[in-house]
Amino acid sequence: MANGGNPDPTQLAISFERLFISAVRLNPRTDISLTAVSTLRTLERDGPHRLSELAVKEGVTQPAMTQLVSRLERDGLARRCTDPTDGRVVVVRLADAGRDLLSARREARAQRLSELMGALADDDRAAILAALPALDRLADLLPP
Amino acid sequence: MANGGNPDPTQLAISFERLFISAVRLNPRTDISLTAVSTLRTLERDGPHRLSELAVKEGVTQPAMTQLVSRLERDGLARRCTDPTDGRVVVVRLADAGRDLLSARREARAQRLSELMGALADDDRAAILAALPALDRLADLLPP
DNA sequence: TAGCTTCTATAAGCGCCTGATATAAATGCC
DNA sequence: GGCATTTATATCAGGCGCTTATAGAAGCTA
Repeated sequence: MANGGNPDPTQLAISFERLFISAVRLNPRTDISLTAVSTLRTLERDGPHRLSELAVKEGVTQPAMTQLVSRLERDGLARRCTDPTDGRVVVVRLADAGRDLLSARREARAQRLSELMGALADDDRAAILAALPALDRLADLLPP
Repeated sequence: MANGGNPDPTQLAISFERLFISAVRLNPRTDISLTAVSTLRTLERDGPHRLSELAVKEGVTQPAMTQLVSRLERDGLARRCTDPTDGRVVVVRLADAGRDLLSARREARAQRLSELMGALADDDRAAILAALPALDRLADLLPP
């Protein structure tokens, strides 16, 4: 099993589908959409963005991002700022409450994951830890 | 690293969050919601259900399930049937097109995963395969 | 300055969710 | 048997989140 050959793709897909469902359930229920969280994370990681840049990075249309930013602004999670060099542009910045929300979510997720890992057998835990770098590289393969 | 001790939960959470985002992007774009797919899978796996049973299993409200079943029915993916012993009940059954959609999705997912795995280094692929049973058990820890 | 392009906002519409409420069928109690 | 209650589903009002099409303001260029 631990060879480098190609596995049964169907079995792989079933395992990953189950993991995916589990990951969805692991997601903190904070009444905020996946796109909203992802957008906040982008702002945290890469700094302020033009609204249209955000739309591209998050894979939604510009009107969708306009609406999302409006909701984020209304909820105090992000701010609309102007670009002094171009009056058309809206620069979106992460607000403090947005930063707080992200760390709260991360903490909650870490907490739940930690509990789950603690409930696993030692060798299962070791296998997952050993696979983490590989899983990171797997995730790297689809960044769009 | 490959010991059985508890890892840094934050690092774990970050890795899993990235995996989660990737898994979302791995999801075939079939213009059908996650809940819809999950509902079809439930019908496939566990057979016909009352509408209200489905709502509970999928974690949505009964009105949400009423609407979802209406859309599934309209799209030919599921059918509303009557219960001869109780005139109030709506029994939801998977239609052939629903079954077809599920297998098509599975195939597409397997295909994409297979490509991704093929792009990994041999030892990365081996590490992930070795961790699969452990990941399955991790998923088992989450309630239905 | 006139006209094109770029950036954001608005409008209309659908999917998908919620809570509150309506309706029909089954059940329980007298 | 008749009537109130419970149960199963449907409907309604409203909000989020997405789409396409379009409007409007600002910048650019000839």
